[in-house]
This record gives sequence, C-alpha cells and structure tokens, in this order.
Amino acid sequence: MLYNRIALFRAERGISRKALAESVGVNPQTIGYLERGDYKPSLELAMKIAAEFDVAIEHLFSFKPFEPVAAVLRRAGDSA
Amino acid sequence: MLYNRIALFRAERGISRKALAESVGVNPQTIGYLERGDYKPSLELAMKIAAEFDVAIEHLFSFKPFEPVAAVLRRAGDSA
DNA sequence: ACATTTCGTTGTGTAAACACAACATATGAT
DNA sequence: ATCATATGTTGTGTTTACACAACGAAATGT
Repeated sequence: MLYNRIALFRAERGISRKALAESVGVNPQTIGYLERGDYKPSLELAMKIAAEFDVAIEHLFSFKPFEPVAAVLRRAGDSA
Repeated sequence: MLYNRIALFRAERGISRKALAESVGVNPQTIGYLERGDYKPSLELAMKIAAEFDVAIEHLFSFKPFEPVAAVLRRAGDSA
C-alpha cells in the first residue's frame, strides 16, 4: 500500500481531478485510482504531480501512513 | 528518456549491480536496464534506490541530463 | 592457464500501470 | 426541474516494468 496526499493538496488548492489530470497528462480516472491507493504511480507521474503541487515527492507519497496535518502543525509550532 | 546517476553512485561506493539489486530486491538485469535508460523505474524502486544511496530522488533521476560532477564541484566552491 | 566476477545484452513471460468508455450519485447553479 | 460539474467505480485493452534464463566479453585472482 502506498499512501499519498494528492486529495489533500487538491482540496487545499481547489483543483478537480480532471484539472489535475490534464495538468500532468493522464486520465482523470488515473488520479482517482492513485488517490484511493488502487495502484502506484510511475516515477514519471509522481514527479509531475509533485512538480504541479511544488512539493517533494517524499511529502506526496510514502509507504508509511502520513502524519495528520493537525499533528504537523503542532510539531511545526504553527501559532496561526 | 530518463537520466540517472545510479552507475555514478554505485562506482563511488564500489557496489556491484548484483549487490545493489539484492539490496533493493530486484534482478541484477533490472539495474542494467535502468542504468542505460532502457526503461524507467517505478516510484517504489526509485525510492528504494534513493534510500540505498541516501540521496533525494531528484538527485538520482531527472528528465534533463545531469550536470557533470566536475561542474557541481566548481559550483559548490569545493576547494578540495 | 583457469576460475571468478562484473558487465552488457537479448529473449520470453507476467503483472500492473495506464487509456478510454461507461454509468451512478451527489451537489450546486440557473 | 434541469443542467453542469465533481466524484466514485467498473470493465476492457495496450504498454511496459519487471522476473528469469542465457550468452559473450573483459578484468581480476589463483
């Protein structure tokens, strides 16, 4: 199982699956498959999505479950 | 075409294809295919190799040719 | 001279990442 | 009520990343 934050970043930026799919050159269904972990992306696709969100691949895909955002905020000492 | 620095890091550390293949759980031939760009790795394999060399994926794989090490050394102001 | 290791390459088979079409449901706008 | 948009899911087909076996060539060690 490969975990990812695609839906998270998509929600934060208000981008639809269709729009993201067009940006990175794949089918919208492919984004859906990725988001629910039905299959793992190629390195090429992973790099394109990471570039689209301007994040490191390691922050977007992981073989260990991601820490909840709330925990990250606390850990980062975010007082906002 | 996907460029990579697998052979470079392998040479620097004196690791054979066979040894690297065993470390990341693939066939030695698969390492050969990757090194000469015959095919592109899955995200999973890319992450394993990057972890093995302890480098960021972006320093190991790129769709643009890599800068020669000599140029990187100059740019880094390495006086050694 | 011989054995071992490493590398390069090629052929065949399989599993999985994709493309694409199709359909259901929900929501929001008009 | 209707239309558009977003999402979720399923089915079929193609491409390709792999596994594995096999072979040749060069370097190294004995």
